[in-house]
Amino acid sequence: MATPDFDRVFGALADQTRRDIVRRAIDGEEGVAELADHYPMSFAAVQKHVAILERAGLVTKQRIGRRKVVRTNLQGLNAARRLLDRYEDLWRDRIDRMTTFIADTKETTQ
Amino acid sequence: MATPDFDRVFGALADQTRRDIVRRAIDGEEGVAELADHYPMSFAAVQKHVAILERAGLVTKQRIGRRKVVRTNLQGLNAARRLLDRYEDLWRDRIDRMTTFIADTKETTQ
DNA sequence: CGATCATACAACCATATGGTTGTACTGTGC
DNA sequence: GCACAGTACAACCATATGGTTGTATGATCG
Repeated sequence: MATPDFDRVFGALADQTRRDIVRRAIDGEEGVAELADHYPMSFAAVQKHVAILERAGLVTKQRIGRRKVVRTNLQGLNAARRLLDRYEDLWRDRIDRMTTFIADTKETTQ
Repeated sequence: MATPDFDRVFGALADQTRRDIVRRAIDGEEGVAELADHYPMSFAAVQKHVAILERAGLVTKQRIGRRKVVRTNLQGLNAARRLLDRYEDLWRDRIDRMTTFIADTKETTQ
């Protein structure tokens, strides 16, 4: 799997409409036009949002009959989650280093 | 804690420079000018990036001497992580419903 | 094949974004 | 109090973004 483009992933998630599309597309039952019915904007606008999500790897489209059903891609979301997890790891590392430093300081100054 | 503005949080994370600032600011030792030295852009540009991260609740600034030290705020990052976790939960719920449906179908059609 | 439903995409517009330079404010140290 | 380090912010520019309408392509049904 190619390394995800985090600019695109987080950029795609930085819009309420697109996050809502991601949520709806978890069920993976609606086409672009059906999704568009939920939002107060044109079909073309929603189609653009879906395209942005698709380029970010957050959803996929599958042709079913005359529709293209939009499905969210959990792997894309997980890529973002793992990056945030990594920050958490770095945070813990820092706490560990501080704890070690304090322990060393105690030893050497006493 | 106020509900986070996910547009701002994800928007702030949708930039490589800002993600790198978040990573560096985990150590919480550098002021804005020191952070700026790491990047091939003006001090003002970095200062703007920090301001965007601050408005998104991803970092805080604390005056220490004549500097303002930038520290990443783990709570902000965790708000984003929890939203992504929620998508994962919805995904599982869907799988559960599908499994139940299949089980029910088996029972009623046999 | 012809009509049409569903999707794709181009052109356009207003506003947001990411960068610049320049100026002003705020603490620190002498 | 002055000089200056460090930060903040305004004005400006180029490009990206989110929306629109209009047109073209693709698959299905009669």
